[in-house]
Parts: sequence; structure tokens; C-alpha cells
Amino acid sequence: MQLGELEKQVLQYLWNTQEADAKQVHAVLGQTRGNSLNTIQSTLDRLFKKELLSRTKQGHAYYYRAKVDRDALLATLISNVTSDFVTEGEHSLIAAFSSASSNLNDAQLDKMEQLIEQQRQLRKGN
Amino acid sequence: MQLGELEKQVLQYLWNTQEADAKQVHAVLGQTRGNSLNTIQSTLDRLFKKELLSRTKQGHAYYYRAKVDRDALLATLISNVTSDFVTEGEHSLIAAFSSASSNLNDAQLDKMEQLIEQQRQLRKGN
DNA sequence: AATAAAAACCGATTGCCTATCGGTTTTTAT
DNA sequence: ATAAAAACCGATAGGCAATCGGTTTTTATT
Repeated sequence: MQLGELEKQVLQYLWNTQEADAKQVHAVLGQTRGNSLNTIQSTLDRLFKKELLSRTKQGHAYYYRAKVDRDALLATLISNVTSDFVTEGEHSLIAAFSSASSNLNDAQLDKMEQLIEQQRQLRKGN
Repeated sequence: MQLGELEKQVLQYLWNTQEADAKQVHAVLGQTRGNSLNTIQSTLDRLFKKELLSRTKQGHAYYYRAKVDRDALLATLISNVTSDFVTEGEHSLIAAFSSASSNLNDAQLDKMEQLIEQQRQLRKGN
């Protein structure tokens, strides 16, 4: 799944704003970029079809919300872009990590371990 | 940088084969896919221009080699696809992991930790 | 050097996707 | 019933991978 520039900006905006209709998005992004309201509408619709946004009709207009949070999107994008290079049964995030771990600094390595430990704790109860 | 299906296959092939000319690649990939030699040539050239392959003329034909290994490519791809969403100093893998860790099983969690430890060991020497 | 064969190079086409809007239809509110 | 708002439809442009035909350049042979 390929994301264009405007699509990314719309996502960013909705992560901050929770909910917005085309008009609002246009007021903020379309204005500065010089897009028409229609362009914003199309973009919202495209993101909706990609299942990245959800929408509900409130009164007259659709109100859009991010359906995935940033981290989940990152995980999806990473998975998409790496999956063809990862062998069956291997989790793409793990493969990705083993590919890129040398690019992490010590603090990031610590952070990573911390997240693992945290996840383990969560499981103890179940 | 967007990679197409054939481009990915060519890269995979060259990671295994070290070096090959268009004819060889065609014999292996083009044959089964039903591509012409020209198509393979174009693809090799495109990958060359993307700096993913290097080439040298040996005798008559160009011989291509992967210029980046799989891990480096994955790191680049991940960076490309996520860079617009991460702030300076942040690493997308960590963000992605914190979102996806709950989808990993215990063994995968162990594996992950193992990779971290391994990376730490690598650093001790430097 | 002349010629044939091989490989590289060029240019065009198709298909897919984002961006962009104009114009039309549908919905909603007054 | 009408006007305003929003949604929907369809079309165009631009970018990139895939695909090749055809031409030029290079290499090897006689």
C-alpha cells in the first residue's frame, strides 16, 4: 500500500484531532497546500477505502477518524515493505529488527528490551 | 523508492548468485515468468540506476552484483516508508514493535531479546 | 576490413496509483 | 419546495514498474 504526501498529512492531522470532516481537514491542510475541498474529500475517501480511516455520518457530513494509530501503521508499512524478503514463518518485524538493529543506539536497544519485558509481564496474568 | 515484483526477484537472485549477466538472469527468472531478455535488461538497469546493483563489463556483457545486502536494503526500505512519521531521534522499529509486540508469541519474544543481546555483544568490542 | 552475432540503448506503451477537480446527484435543513 | 451542503462520478495529469520492438554499438570471426 502506497501512501502519497497528502495522505500522510491527513493521517497525521487525524491522529492529533481525533475526528474531522472534509471541511475541517480542508481548512487546515487544503488551505495551506492550495487544494480544493474535492481533493481533500477524495483523499479521505481513498484512506477510508484503504481501511486507514473509519467514518460515520453525523448530521450532514462524514466524520473521519483514524482507524489505526501511528504505531500500528508503522508496523503495517514495515511489514508490507519487507514481507517479500522474509522467509515463510519468519515474522517480518523480527527480520526487520535483525536487519536494522545495528542502526539503533544503546538507549534504543534498552528501550526495546524494556518493551519486551513489559510484554512478558502482561502475559503472566493470563 | 518503489520496488516492483520483478525487481525484488532479481535482487533475491543476485543475493544468492553473487554475479550474473542479463542472459543468466533471464535464463532463470525470465524463463519461468515469460519475460523477454529485454525486460530483464531494463530491470537490471533500473536497479543499477537505483544504486542497488553495481555492474562491470566483463568481456562483452555487463555483470551485475548486488550493491547492498538484504539487511541493508530492508533498513533502507523501512526508513523510506516510515521517515515521514517518526521524529528525530526516534526509531520506527521501536514504535512499530510497541504496537505489534502483543502479536508475537513467547518464542518470538525470546528471539527478539536474543537479537538484542547479540547486538550488545557486538558492541562490546568497539 | 567486412560482416555476423551479441549486447546495450532508446523510445513507446500499458497498467497501477496518487493528486486534482469540475460537474452532477443526493441529502439536509429552512 | 428550494437552496445550500456534501457526496459521488468521472476525467486528466504525473510518476513509476513492466514490457518490448527496433536501432545502434560493441565484439568476435573470417
